[in-house]
Amino acid sequence: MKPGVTFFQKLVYEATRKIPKGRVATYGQIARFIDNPKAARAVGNALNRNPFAPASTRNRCLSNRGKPRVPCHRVVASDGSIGGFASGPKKKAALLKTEGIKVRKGRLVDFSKKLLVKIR
DNA sequence: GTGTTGACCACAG
DNA sequence: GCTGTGGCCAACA
Repeated sequence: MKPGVTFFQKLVYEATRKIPKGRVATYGQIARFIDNPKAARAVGNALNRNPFAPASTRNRCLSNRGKPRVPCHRVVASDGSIGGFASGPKKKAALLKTEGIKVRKGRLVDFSKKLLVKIR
């Protein structure tokens, strides 16, 4: 694995990359997927610290070419709120809109329907 | 090795 | 609906 990127982070990125377009998943679901159901917070922490930036650049979730590597914007909080985003929640909302997901008052419209895996 | 921090989650009121 | 509280985990100083 790449220097500066921990194993845990790698797991998070791998899981996040599997989220299909037009769908979203919660931090908790990601945590479950990597077999650490309680590590939802750590998941967000991992994404914030190093959203898969190439060693030579400080790219966040988007590459310098505009191609999303890890679709961080598809990862939201369990209640459908945007949660956080390194480049700003506003940016995140815009990206989601691009994928056909509307954002209303900082929360996803039809959140439960767009959700990759149903909660509870 | 210890304590702080955070893009969280679940529950109670 | 919103707010507060307690708890989880990993990264970092």
